[in-house]
Amino acid sequence: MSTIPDQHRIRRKKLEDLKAAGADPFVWERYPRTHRTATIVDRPDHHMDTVVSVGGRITAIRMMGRAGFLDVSDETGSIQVYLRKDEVGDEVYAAVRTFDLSDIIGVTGPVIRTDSGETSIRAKECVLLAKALRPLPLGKEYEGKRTRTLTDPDLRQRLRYVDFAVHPEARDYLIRRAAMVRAIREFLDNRGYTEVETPVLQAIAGGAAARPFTTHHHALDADLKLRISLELPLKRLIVGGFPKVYELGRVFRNEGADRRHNPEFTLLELYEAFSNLEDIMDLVEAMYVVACKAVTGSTSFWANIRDDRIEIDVAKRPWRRLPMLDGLLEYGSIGPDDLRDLDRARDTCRRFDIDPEAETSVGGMIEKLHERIVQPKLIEPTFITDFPVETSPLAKKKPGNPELTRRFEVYMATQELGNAFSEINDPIDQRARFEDQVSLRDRGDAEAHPMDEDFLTALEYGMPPTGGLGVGIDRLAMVLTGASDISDVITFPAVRQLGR
RNA sequence: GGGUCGUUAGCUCAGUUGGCAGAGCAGCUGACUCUUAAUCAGCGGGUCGAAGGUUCGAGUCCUUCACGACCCA
Repeated sequence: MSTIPDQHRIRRKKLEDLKAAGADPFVWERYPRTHRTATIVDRPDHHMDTVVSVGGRITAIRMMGRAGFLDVSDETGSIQVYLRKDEVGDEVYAAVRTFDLSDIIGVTGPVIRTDSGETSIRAKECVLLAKALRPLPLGKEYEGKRTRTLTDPDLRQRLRYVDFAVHPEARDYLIRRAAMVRAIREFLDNRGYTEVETPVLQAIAGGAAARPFTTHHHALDADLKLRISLELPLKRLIVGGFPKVYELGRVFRNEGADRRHNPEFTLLELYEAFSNLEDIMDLVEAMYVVACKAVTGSTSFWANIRDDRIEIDVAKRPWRRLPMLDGLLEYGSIGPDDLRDLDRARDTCRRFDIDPEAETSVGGMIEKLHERIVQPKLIEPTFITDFPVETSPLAKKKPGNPELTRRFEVYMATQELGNAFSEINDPIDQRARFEDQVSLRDRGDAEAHPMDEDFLTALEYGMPPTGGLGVGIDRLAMVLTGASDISDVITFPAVRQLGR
């Protein structure tokens, strides 16, 4: 045990002294703010001599014998406060001298310009609204930029509130994400879509290739899974007569976290009856323009591609449409002969440094080859079409070629940003696809789709031809904001628990 | 899963060949009525990620583990 009080203990002592002196900061319930700091600083002449009230954190202290300066930061920026002992009185001045960096204060007084020209508030009142017992790693402001703040990426995720508190730009990612989600909702609502909510806890987690989390329902004594997609409940609603539905919800996939993945993430899925794949393409092109405008204010965004920054305009329509096998030919010189059977496909995989043993079908290998060879080239918005049937158990087969499906994925800035099908509405075909998946599952593929009898029953009642789309909202927000890490656009990204 | 690197004060980081644990900022005390990376004088602050080993002696070398970053699968 340290015999010397650390910063935390000193601040706690200051708080105790304040409470003992009858000046407990935590009794404050409100401090009406008349202005935000940026409003004043951006138009100083307009506010000169106006009495204003602001509130925020102390981010710098420059106190002298009988006068001093504080920088107060709110959600818009910061402003300097000028404080004179002869104006606020001995008591207040002495109290302010005990204020620490990160304390939350309220200041009221006229706007002035100091001798050195800085717009400031000449404090008539300066009160402590909340004591910070721990100092924020504010670093130092130098030439308008903060230096030496919290930079450890692990700590930034574990102490996300500190990250937000000291990095306004970290807050900005979430603000722009919220604007994007709002724009997408508005876009779909205006098109006559109904937003719905479907169960998170499910007996069978389907609609995607992923391992689910399992949990237990005590009252029913039943093991349940957390959903991995929104697909099957939404298509049941199409059967039920909803013409256009969407859900924006959290899904859970039991896998690791890295720069592009978080085990729980927000998925948008939408389904439109009497529509096909091409209709969904049109919708995607229009929706992403709206999403981009919400994030960047224009129809283009800056993408970080390896070491380059490339401006991508999503309004240049129509986007490129490239069948998956054409892509392999164009970017990898892989022709039909290279994929004729399992053995040839395995050889081709090895040629591109892909382990073929991880895949059980030619179609699976085709997708892996696509991810390795073609995906890194897809910078401008592109629809990759004609996915292999083996990896697309919910998509209609392509007329005239039962090896391929009526499916596309959207790519831009080398990221996959959407997945769509003309949905299977033939219950016989759907049962056969599920059976193929179950046999893969029996051979050890933990991500293969499970049988869902209730869903098949629903299809047997008749589902209109339907186009459907799924979009990873976090990934889309990441690409449009130019974030380099998906955790930048996730409020509280998953972190490993410390200790045992 | 594999490889490389990292973990030292509240924060950002040094630490030589194995030989007294360091700096800047932050903090504490004092001075200072227009400062702004305030300044000046003084002071305190360490389970060097954890455990084990080698050694007269380990922040430094070895082993294992934890957590993370980057690259690869």
